[in-house]
Amino acid sequence: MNSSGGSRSSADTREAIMEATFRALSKHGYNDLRMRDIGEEFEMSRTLIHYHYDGKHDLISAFLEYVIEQYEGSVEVDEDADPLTELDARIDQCLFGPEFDTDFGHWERMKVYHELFSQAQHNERHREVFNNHYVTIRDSITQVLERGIDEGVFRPVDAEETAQFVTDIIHAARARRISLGHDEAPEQARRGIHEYILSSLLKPEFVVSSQRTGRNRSGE
Amino acid sequence: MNSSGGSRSSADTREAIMEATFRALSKHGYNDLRMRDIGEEFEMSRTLIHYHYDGKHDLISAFLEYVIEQYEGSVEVDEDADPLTELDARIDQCLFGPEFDTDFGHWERMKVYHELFSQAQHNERHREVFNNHYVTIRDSITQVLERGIDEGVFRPVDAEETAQFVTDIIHAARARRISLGHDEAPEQARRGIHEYILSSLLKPEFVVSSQRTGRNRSGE
DNA sequence: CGACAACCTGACCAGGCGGTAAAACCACGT
DNA sequence: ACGTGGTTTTACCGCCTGGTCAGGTTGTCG
Repeated sequence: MNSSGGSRSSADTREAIMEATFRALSKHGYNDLRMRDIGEEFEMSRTLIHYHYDGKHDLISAFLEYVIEQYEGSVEVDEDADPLTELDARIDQCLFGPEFDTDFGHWERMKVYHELFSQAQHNERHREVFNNHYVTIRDSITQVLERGIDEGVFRPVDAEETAQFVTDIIHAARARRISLGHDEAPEQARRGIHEYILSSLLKPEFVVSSQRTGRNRSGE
Repeated sequence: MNSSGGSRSSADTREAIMEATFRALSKHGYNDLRMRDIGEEFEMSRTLIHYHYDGKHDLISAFLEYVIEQYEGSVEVDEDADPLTELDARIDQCLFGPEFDTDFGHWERMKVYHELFSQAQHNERHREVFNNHYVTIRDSITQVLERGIDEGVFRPVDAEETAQFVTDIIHAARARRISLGHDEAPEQARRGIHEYILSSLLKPEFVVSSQRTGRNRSGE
């Protein structure tokens, strides 16, 4: 058996193919990605790919899930911190990646991610996968916001809508950095979020009480 | 002669090719765009394209400029309005297109635009064109902001940085609508911009004294 | 050992791709 | 009428692509 042993197994090979696909995709881009390119990045024979995956389409679909799995697995945040700190950490992680100085591979991953993302409009299955991922990211921010609101640290905004707003900004900054080469985009986005959103959330003199005392509870 | 007359000329044909390219690109997407697809959308023979353009690459480059020219030509804003109104109008135009109810072709154009945009990372020339366009859009917003600041309507923020922030948000909303099919994204972005940015700009009591929004209390 | 299944390879292919060659068309000036 | 130069079409091609297939290698169990 090779379920956990070290011998060359199907699972190992499939993982190697995924990494080869990543390298090829990173080099050539989605449009110019040939099966042969993946084969060249792959230590074994090109046709072996066809043994493990049913054609190019199946391979790309599997790769998409592989990439997103990696992305979500890399998120590490101290959830015991106060809401503002956690929110800040999540935003930074989205903008700059999990490691802060050594990992330049982060942007290679992002490059591939965004390339697949922009192709999602042409593939219903891919769109669904990205939608789920998008929701995951947004919800993680929504939850921090809600916690902050509950604890009275943030003013009572619509958490989900605000989280969506922040998520959009993060995506835009990444896209601009990748497509246009604006290396400063993530840093700019960070400043904007702080100046316009976080500062607004924290406004202490805005705290409840004043305008809408009767609105909340009475309902109908 | 046909320099300004109505007879079929080279310029007419080239324009027809551009429109055929648009249709083909809209149908098949950039990845699956074959010269033959353009030929099918084109009223004349497929190979005629090769007479007017030096290969696929040249054609796409010309098409990119064609699309951006159209985009910039479609911007219509009353520059005599007060800064807030003009800013609002510009944002709406970016988010919803020049016409507000009849034009569903707007999103077809945007779809193609964003597809080319995401491909810009692989082509230096294209990246440059998009960069210029990006700057054009951002500057138009920067100028309104500066005017508003001069007139005392807006608080004195860094106009360019804020304009960049707004531009990013617009792009993100469009990308999300197109790639993920979120039809509500532009409307959400609009609300977010109003709630967090415009309202902040208008704050009359913008207290300059404590620009720090106070990260807890440790600060610097 | 021998057999069976899983894994891997090199040689090969049919189809479709972008692109070209040369002939036909057409509106002119002479 | 006829040639001329820009335009358009028809017929065609070489190349490269994703994919297949028969056969080899490895590992495992009766």
